[in-house]
Amino acid sequence: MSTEALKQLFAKSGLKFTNQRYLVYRAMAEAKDHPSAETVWRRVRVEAPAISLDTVYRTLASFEARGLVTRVPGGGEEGRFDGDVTPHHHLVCLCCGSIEDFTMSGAGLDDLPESVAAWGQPRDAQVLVRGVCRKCLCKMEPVKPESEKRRT
Amino acid sequence: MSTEALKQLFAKSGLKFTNQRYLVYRAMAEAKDHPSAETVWRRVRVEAPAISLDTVYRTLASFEARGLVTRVPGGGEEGRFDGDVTPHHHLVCLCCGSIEDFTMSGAGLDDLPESVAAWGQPRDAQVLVRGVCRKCLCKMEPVKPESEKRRT
DNA sequence: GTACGTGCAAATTTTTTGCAGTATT
DNA sequence: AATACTGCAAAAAATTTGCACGTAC
Repeated sequence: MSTEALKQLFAKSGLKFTNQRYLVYRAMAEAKDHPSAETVWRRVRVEAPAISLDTVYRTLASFEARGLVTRVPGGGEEGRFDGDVTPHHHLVCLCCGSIEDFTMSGAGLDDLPESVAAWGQPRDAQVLVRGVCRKCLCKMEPVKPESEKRRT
Repeated sequence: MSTEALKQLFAKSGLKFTNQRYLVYRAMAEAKDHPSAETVWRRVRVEAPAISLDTVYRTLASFEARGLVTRVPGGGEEGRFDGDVTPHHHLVCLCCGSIEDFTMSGAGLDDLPESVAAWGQPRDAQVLVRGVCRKCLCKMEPVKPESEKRRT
């Protein structure tokens, strides 16, 4: 997204264009790992060493309120954010905390049962899968005989 | 569940039977509102005023590790727990934080696409719907601001 | 120029931990 | 008796807030 287009987007959302917001937005758009606020902070600090963590928190919160980023549920302790606001689902590793995307049909906003309408007004729907990712499964393997171990 | 049966369950999970655990377990089994640790604490204190919040945290954590309770994702800040460990889905109100259950088919562990198997080993799968519950929608109705966002 | 945005530091909130005494098996 | 559990208080981690200055519009 060009700087100009981003300026437009911010203006449309009622946000002034600042370097901090620009950097946070770019970091989120490029990130594929659903970073925490602190992780975003570490990344943008490369280009703007003076940016404060508070600003990153505030920026992400205002982005979230305007639908420019999403908060990923199930990450546990730390808040994790997603720059991809198109509908998709998440795989959360209970071991290392990594979060990955996946897609499947039949579980979107339009596929919810009528009972949901009685509850209120849904804003988003997603499948959340918690488990252990392959990398962590491998790390736990060592209990197995080495004949089966295929490691570095 | 009888006290005896619960004793068995704890023993099977490698947990000693204590009054604190008994009370926390019962509170979770009876709760239908996915309480936070602090809420559970307030409830069990009625019967055991001396129980500490730390113990509730530790107890819920050990229950969770043994699959006796589940942590509900998407609640945001506070950790929320669910005494119902059978597969079901959740509706989370972004306004008041209330969490309700709902059921639907086609989004269980057995319905996941193959891509998930490549990721690792899923432990549970659920649909998470975030939105605004009816009670909060009502509260917001009267506050229909006449002023649209002022565009400069 | 005005209102919003930012950095700093301190405050809040939620959850975890060390330790010594207590209760369960 | 051995070991796990609990309460207390303090610590840690994550996020928010008040305030004065700076910057976009």
